[in-house]
Amino acid sequence: MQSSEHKMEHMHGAYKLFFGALATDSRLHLLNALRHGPKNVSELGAATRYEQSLISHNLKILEYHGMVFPERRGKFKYYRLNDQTITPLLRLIDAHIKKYCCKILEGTR
Amino acid sequence: MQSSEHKMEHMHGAYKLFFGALATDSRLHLLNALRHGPKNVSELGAATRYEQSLISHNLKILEYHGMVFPERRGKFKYYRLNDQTITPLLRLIDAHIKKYCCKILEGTR
DNA sequence: TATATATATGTTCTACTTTTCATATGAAAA
DNA sequence: TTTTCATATGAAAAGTAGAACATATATATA
Repeated sequence: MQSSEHKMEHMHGAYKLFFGALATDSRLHLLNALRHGPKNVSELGAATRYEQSLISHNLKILEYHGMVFPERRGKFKYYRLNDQTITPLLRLIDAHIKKYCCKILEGTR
Repeated sequence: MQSSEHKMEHMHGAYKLFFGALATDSRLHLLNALRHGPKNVSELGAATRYEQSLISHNLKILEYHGMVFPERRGKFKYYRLNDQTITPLLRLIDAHIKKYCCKILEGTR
């Protein structure tokens, strides 16, 4: 279908940004730390051992891409995972990696 | 479950590489050019207007991640998309982008 | 086997992204 | 309202990956 091609074409930028948002250790660790429920920035710091400002910078990027949602509670700010899309996405990629990326897995173990 | 957490942990490296492989314009364009069937390197060059060595370098990365599969035919080498995983993956992300990344889409239009 | 065509590889240069550090803002408690 | 704790922002430094160019290999054909 032609229209879907045009769509694909002008969506490249968005794809690139989307994948770029997931292509760093720090942001993947942050996402992982959120898998069992929302956490505020300090809790994320305790969980990941990352510096505070690094966490803020990277949460901002994740938020911009709709991968996490913030909610202020008093002086804390809680972030929760977008379970609707991120969780199934990671599941799909799990399957891909297991099937097609054996070498990579060995390298990272 | 604990075991899945450990798995997630030592798979971070693979995730990072996986997403990194999709986080550039050139590789996304190459994947897109392959959506309607296999193409050899020259044909990819004609379709994308990228320089030959750039295409080879990037195909190598895509191949390493199991996103495309090569097949030699005479002096040509054809690459085909891994439809099993890449296509549904892109579809999932389409949905995410449309729903959560309106601002990004506007920026890239 | 010499030549032409197709693809791959190695290396350097450049641009971009992440991290870090310093500082600012925001919210609550004393 | 001053102090303290939580988070955000800005800018400079450090690290990394992509692009470009030159060259090498592979396959075919004359």
